[in-house]
Amino acid sequence: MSHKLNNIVDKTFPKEERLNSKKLIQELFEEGSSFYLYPFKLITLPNPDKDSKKHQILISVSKKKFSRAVDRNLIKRRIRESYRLNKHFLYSEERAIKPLLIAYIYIGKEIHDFRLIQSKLIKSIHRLMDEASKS
RNA sequence: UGAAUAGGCCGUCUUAUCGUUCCGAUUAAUCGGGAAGGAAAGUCCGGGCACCAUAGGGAAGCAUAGCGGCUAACGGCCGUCAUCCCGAUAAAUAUCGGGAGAGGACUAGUGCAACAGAAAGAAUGUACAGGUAAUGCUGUAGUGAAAUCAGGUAAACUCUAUGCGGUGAAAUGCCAUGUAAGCUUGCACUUGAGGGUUCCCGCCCAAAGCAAGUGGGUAGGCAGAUUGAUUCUGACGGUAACGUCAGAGCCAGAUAAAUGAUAAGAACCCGUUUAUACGGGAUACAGAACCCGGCUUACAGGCCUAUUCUUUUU
Repeated sequence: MSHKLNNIVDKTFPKEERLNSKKLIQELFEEGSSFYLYPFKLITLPNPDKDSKKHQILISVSKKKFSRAVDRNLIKRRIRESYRLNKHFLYSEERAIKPLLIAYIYIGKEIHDFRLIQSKLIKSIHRLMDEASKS
């Protein structure tokens, strides 16, 4: 059992854990609940697809705030890397939660370095856990 | 040695750990290999490719503009002539070197023109001379680049020649799914409402009836899509752009969108130092989205070539 869990908690980031369905994305933005945790805005929704066992995430950086594609790529890569290294908190055995759809929207006005993004992302994951276990 | 100008090139690398994507092997989880740019950018030109209700004639519009060549094509590139500018030599014109520009037509028409001048074409007159019935009627002087059968100007309208159908990979084809509408085909009807093309002519489509097929969404998948006007090397032809032949190579293919993150070191610049070394700093512009050929713009730092100037040594 623990071996299987280790598989999920791996530091991989395959396609199943990315949100790439137009329909689900639309549902998430229309019906999801959101909160702010600088430099992110998070929107979450329990995954309507009951077969799915994993959380799916989406990362977005506004084109208005960062007009150059290079900057947007850099921020998205840092967020994605932070999530990949820290997502194991979401899969903890003690506090299992239902699979979620999560959108990370970067609302910061400048490009923050990896350490800050990572620490904030860990905080956001803990908050997600709290909110999910309440309901 | 340093600086300026012009042209060309490069534009971080290595290792470790953890990841992403594509391909290929064996095995069902590993292993091996590939993975952003010179501009991928702006979307300004030119093509390929695809579709549309034929795209024909005329007008309009837009683009181009010596001559010759290259090319799939071009508004690009190469060569060359003339013009203008700069420098050198010789001396008033030529030779050499470098640079600049949308370089057809002002004996078709219209417009415009600083200063000077009476006057720059529907406006008037100075001096002297000539002439007349009379008059700037005529000549010369005077102004000016140009003055009464003029000349300049087309990055002024315009004219001439040539080219241009439109849309744009969210194109388009196939598969899967299968409530309406819609769409397609055939038949019927011959009324043609209305619609398409910037406009006109022309042409084309075409509502309401019947039959058959198809049919969005849920919900996406595959093709298009990466082997190509391809890259490298060599030979030959050509002043050159470029072409031909031969050999070798495969060099991103994502799709809410991969090509990364972290750490250590090297390389680069500055300061101290004989040196080792130590400390500090900088690491630009920027991210493929159907594919090519150009143009334009951005760019830290470094390298090479040519010319000019400067410094040191001989």
